Amino acid sequence: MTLYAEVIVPLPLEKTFYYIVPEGFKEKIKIGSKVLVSFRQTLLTGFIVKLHWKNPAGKYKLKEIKELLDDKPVFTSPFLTYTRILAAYFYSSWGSLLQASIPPSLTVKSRKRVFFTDKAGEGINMASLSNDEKKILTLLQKKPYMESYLKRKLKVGDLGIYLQRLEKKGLIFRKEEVQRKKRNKDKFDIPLAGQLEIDFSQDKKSIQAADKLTKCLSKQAFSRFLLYGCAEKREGVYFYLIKHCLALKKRILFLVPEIAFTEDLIQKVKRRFTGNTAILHSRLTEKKRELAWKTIKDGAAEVVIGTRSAILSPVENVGLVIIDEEQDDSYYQRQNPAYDARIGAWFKAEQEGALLVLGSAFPSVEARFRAGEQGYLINLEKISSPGQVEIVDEGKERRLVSDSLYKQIKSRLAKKEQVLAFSGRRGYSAFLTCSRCSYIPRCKHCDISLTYHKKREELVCHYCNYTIKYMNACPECGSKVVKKKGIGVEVIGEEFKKKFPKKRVAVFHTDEAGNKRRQEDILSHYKDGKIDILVGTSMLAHRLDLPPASMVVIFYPEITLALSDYKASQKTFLSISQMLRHLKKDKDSRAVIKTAMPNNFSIKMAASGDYHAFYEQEIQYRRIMNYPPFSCMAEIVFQDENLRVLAEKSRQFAARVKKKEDIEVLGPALAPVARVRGRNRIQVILKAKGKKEIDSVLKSALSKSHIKKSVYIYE
DNA sequence: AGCACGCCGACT
DNA sequence: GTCGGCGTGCTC
Repeated sequence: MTLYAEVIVPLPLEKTFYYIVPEGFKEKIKIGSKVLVSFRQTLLTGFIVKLHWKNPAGKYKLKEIKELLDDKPVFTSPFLTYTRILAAYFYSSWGSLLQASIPPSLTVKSRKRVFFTDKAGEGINMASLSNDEKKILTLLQKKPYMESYLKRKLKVGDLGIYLQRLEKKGLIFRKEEVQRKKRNKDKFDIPLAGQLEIDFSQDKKSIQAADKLTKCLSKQAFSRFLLYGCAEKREGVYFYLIKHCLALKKRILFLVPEIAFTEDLIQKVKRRFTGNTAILHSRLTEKKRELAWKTIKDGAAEVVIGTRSAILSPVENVGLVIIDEEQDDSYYQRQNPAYDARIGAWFKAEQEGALLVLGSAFPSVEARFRAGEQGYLINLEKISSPGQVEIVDEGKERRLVSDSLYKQIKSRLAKKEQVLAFSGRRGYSAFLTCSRCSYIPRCKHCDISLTYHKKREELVCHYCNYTIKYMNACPECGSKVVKKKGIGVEVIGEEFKKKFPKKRVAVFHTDEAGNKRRQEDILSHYKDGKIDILVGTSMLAHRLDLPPASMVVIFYPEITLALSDYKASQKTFLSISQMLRHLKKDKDSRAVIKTAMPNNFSIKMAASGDYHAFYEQEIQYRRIMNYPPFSCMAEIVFQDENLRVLAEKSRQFAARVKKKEDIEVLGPALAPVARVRGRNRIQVILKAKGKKEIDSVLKSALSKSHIKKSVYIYE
């Protein structure tokens, strides 16, 4: 009897495809197996999602599976279910999500093509060639083809012989572009001997929280909590839970937003627990990623620590899922396949009957609201205020560094103390403008003005990296007077160098490609006290391994408020709060915020460290405006080079989606950045009571619209 | 996605 | 008449 396999391929297709299982694989092939299949003209890695004894495809001429790639299936049934649900939730392709959940080195994609050589250009008219050979060459002149295609197209009987002859004459060559599966016999990391001693803080609220959570953990049934508190206290609770979870012989999945955070944490975990820890993040080398993945797959890893993609790792028997810094945007992967690791963690914990703990000192208002409503908020001790923060009004003090600020910094530096300065803007100035004709240099490919980078003497597009040399004169009117608008980190660095010429001022650049090492150098110099004033963007503030300074200066944090984004206030509050986190916790420490919006509530509340007041006001605004968490929003961004086609298709889409009354449709309208890398962008926003209502129209509307698009879900 | 096919306009 | 643009549809 023939066995049929239902296969999902790693392409943005919803469909599954059927193949015949060859006799030789019948025994070994299972649901979740990784196989090599011929799909169209290429070979690619597919995954078995179902097996059938009856031909499920009807009239199709089915192909055979080319190869079974592993002895044992790569995916378990529960994992297949989990990824299918997660993909569907974010309108991503299941196949792509599955592919993303195994190291690229373990997948195969191949094409064997016939190429035209340099010599063949002249050789094409050689008398010794037959008509068929000439036909082959003429075809190959345009571009390389695969053998099977040539065979079909030319209907030449003995194609193989002709190709061999041509190859001998040096007119063509065949190249197989395959990424073969690598055999890897490496041993796992030998775990460090750890101390099981937990120096868990004797804080009353932490102990209460830990007790409550441990009880839920022991029930081994799904429950979730939002742990609101400062990093140290959260960590205390996490480690307590990890210890108990290990005692239950259950695994732990610990998610963090940034790679920079992991190293410190890993060291702590390794010091405290004897178990095997696997680390996953996007900047691992191929080899290390494969090893970490195998450690997890084999069940050897007891604690899995990683960034968002760790949610796709094959951990089984999970008792505890932690998402630290729950509010962090980097948990949402916006590109193929799109998914939110926070939702993934929720599905995973639900499936595994695990305890889900979201932790934050500044929870997203969405999470905070839901936790309050559904009674799963755990409030650790009140978060200490950021310290003494002064807000300086730009309207009253126009100078970048006022006399008062100058004096304050000077006295700090005199005491051999370090100063941290932050700006929301990369580069030197936001843009240049001609003072005569008001011309603003813009990117050729994107709808955005170019940012001036003084050090590089260049104008750079922050969307596509398009770069032009800095010009002294206006290219439009030839005027020599060019104004620089907007204050970037470079200006601030320059100003400090001018004011404190004898001090060591460094600018932490995040945008200079390939300068990772220099960044780390700057950071370690700062740690060693070799830098007096360190200037950086919010990327620097994002790092947890930055030693606190006794003075923090924040310049114009309101730039994030200018974004046309319902989350603008939250982003501003969060970014200031994170910057202030680096202020030393003692009564002599001071922070200064220089802003043109001194009365803005997110700036004021961040300055006073009053999350609660911020939350109350922001949630009020969300309620009035019917934004998440009071509604679910789907943002669909259509992209195409051809603006007319794009406009037409997005109008059709909007019309299709408008049919239901419970869905509010905004747009189609030009996206905030209307062109990126030469591609125009039009967006449509759907607003509804919940995700269900969105799903009821969006799925079918998307499948009918054949144009490149991305979908983002906010709720 | 990626690629072939098919249907219309502008040229040797 | 043919070349080639892009819109459409399929991949087991």
